[in-house]
Amino acid sequence: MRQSKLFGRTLREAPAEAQTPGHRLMLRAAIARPLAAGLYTWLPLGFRVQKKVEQIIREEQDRIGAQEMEMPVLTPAETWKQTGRWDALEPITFRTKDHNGREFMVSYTHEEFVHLHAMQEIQSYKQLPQIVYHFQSKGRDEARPRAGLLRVREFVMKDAYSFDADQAGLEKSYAAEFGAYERTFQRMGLDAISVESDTGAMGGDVAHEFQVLTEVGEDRIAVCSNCDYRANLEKATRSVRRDGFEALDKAPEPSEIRTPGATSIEALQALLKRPPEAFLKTVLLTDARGTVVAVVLPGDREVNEAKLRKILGTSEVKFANDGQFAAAGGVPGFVGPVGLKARVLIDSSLDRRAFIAGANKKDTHLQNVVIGRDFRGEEVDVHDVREGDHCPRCKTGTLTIKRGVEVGNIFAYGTYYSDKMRATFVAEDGTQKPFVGGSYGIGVGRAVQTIIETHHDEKGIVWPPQVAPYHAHVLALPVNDADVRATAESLVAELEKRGIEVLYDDRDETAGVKFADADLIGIPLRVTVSKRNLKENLAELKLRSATDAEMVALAGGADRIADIVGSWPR
RNA sequence: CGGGGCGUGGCGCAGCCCGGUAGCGCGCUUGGUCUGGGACCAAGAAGUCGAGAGUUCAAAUCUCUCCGCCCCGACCA
Repeated sequence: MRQSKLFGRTLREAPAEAQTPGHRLMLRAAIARPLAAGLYTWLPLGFRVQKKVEQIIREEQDRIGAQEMEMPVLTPAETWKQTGRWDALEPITFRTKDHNGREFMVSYTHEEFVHLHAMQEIQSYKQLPQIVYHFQSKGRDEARPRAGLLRVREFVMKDAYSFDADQAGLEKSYAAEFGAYERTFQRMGLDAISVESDTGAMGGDVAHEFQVLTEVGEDRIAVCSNCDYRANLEKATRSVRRDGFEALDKAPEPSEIRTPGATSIEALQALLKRPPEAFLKTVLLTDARGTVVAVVLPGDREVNEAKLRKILGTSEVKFANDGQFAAAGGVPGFVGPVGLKARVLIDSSLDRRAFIAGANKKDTHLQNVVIGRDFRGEEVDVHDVREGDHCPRCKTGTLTIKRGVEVGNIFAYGTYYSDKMRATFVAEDGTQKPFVGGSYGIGVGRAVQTIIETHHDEKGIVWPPQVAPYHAHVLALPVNDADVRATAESLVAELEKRGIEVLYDDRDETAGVKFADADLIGIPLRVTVSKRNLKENLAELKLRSATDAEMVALAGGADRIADIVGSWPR
């Protein structure tokens, strides 16, 4: 490819809106361009990367026996209504109607439709297991697209769907996808770790996210210093040292203490000279329907909203308003679980010992409040894990919180969809049984930008060879020297004959511009054919990832380049 | 959705407070000198100042409304 003809030019300065290093480089190197908030066009260079990433994903899916197919972007409303997701997804999806008024959704994902096809194509357990997948655009009307390709409103996702006859089969399919994901990300140069994740509104039990740890990520991941425990903060737990049991019997009955104006844990600490763990924090919240729930936590902990939403089975959690406070018998700033008229959730990390809690009475708290004796509630894990907490798995390590980009996820949902859609097959015993399924997604564009975020230096992108837009970048210096041009062009032709992908910088630019652009675009091998080197019949080879260059004889140049390119992982 | 910021040639920005008819750098075009790390000289082209309405003799500048984009948070299988 002649660079003088390349559609897409490099930018010396990045547009002001680009914030993350990957976003800036993606724009500067002419990988992609914005069309509107969260909508991007792949330019030719970026599109080549996208196709290579897709191909790696494809090969690893094929390796585990998954079959590629393709389902439409536009999907009919009726099927979504069968599973209740037409309404549930309303706030974050794009919708349209045809000329007859029939409703469609720009598909958010394709579980419903793959089930529809599975019930048509699979009648017998003998046809199971199956995994199918496709690469398809998804529409998500995100409230806040951000950081270039990391969060967008339309993107190509590889989504795979497994169908098994039973739970044991699902576990095998899940494990196969897990392995495929590990190989897939490794091959494209992403150091993705698997973390336990929340299954969210989808139901189901087991889910893993594949996270690439980087500061630009928007997810927060708890990572153990000692073992392999890694979990999204939406799900992470901790090991709690219980040391207050003996105090239980000795605690006297609760009694009131005057705490004028002490409406926060901090104020109480200051007033009573006690550590934050001495207090119970009680928060009044409501679910989407407005039902009030009281969450009781250690004084130094916060509610984890994701955990709470899952416990309540609701799509949103809000703070209770004044009327709801009054109805529950709570006084803002002095809320406590004793005598409260609301559903009470007790965080599972709380010790069985005497606490100080709000008295539901202005300027008053209760001391010697004991869980189980003075109030009751459901014991659940609803608190936020934080840096320094003890690992729930090995108990000895401590947790650190890191940021991550979720490049893929795998999710065993079981019969969640097949039950609702009556998607069944005939089992060995002759009865109709629902498919047991899982879904497995990878965001292609997000993966591409994450590769840039994690593979660059101050000069530009440093593509892993497997996904680089071209293998070699041939620079002619200067291009208007007839000998240089003829030599460079015959080298390019010879390389292309060997199947090497070459970007040929034939632009009439100075050396500085060409080198700077080569560094910016980040093609793994740079080949310089110059007037200077030509005198000695040499060409210069330099790996983008290396600091030193190598001089080779022009005569054997193509062989040497082919060796280098051939030595790269595929 | 809450909070904040920004919209001026393709990109980065100044001008706005204090109204007088738009400027700088990069890029682009033509000619020339150059050619191993973002060259130099000369001559050019290119802007409904996000949109609409209002105030005024006069609006990029003041007022109002709307739109778009970015950041933080919320939200996001």
